[in-house]
Amino acid sequence: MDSKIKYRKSRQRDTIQEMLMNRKDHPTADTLFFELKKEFPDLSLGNVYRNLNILVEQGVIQRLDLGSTFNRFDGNAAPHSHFICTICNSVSDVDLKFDLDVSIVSNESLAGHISGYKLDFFGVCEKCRR
Amino acid sequence: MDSKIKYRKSRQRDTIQEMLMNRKDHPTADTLFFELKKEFPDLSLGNVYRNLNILVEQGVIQRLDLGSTFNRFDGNAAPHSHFICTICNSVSDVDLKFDLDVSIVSNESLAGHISGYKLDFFGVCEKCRR
DNA sequence: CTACTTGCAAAATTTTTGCAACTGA
DNA sequence: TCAGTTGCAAAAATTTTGCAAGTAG
Repeated sequence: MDSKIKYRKSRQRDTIQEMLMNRKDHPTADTLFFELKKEFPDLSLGNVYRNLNILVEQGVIQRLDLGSTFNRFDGNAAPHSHFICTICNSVSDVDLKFDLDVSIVSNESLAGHISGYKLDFFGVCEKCRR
Repeated sequence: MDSKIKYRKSRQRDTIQEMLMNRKDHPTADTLFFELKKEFPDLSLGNVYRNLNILVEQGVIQRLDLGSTFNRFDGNAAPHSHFICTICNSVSDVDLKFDLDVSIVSNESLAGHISGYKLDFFGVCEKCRR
């Protein structure tokens, strides 16, 4: 976590990254832990967190904070929006037709200094609608 | 928290609500706790949480989840955007000139079923810019 | 070799809960 | 009186950390 650390390659961390990139749900640390446990029987949850934090720091994945009491992780580090189902809490990616125009903000003192935004959508997913 | 409970009036809860409505920073439970402690010397943090949850349930305040490890609370229950300073982590309200047009979402299967969105902005606040 | 990585267990942080005493309507 | 409220302490849930042994380069 110390930014001057030169990270080594680790099969565990590589697998976490790969797993995250290959699944499009946005799993929690715990979900990943149980999935990884199959391949690394004596894996510990603490190291899943440690590796996730390193991957976030390296900018290859991102941590999602979507209003739950726990974090989810996304193999796609590029900023993008999500759709959260208010019934089953599943999270899916959302593509925007256009980039948001930040000029919709009317606070003059802030408007010029906005460096980013986070836009997420809520509703009932297709599965829960049936 | 049981939705069939008929809440009584409580000076503690009223004060929390009032305090929240009168300040425009968006305090954490802990911050409120220390502030309230002046007026209620043997207040417990647990009850601050209990009362905040009741107020959220009643829809008079809202819980903010802005990416930190803790929640903040907002005396304004109406959905609105926030600006989070990436230096000092302060949170301020943001007014939008227009309501966001949800048709910017291109996922056809979701587009018609979006019931809400959450839009927050990031940058460096005026104080930290100096 | 030297630093990074891992497993394990303990700890830290934030929030919730059980219980008995108290209080408002 | 009765159901909601409070203080206190313990517990729950999620995430972080210390340490000693292991390992990549």
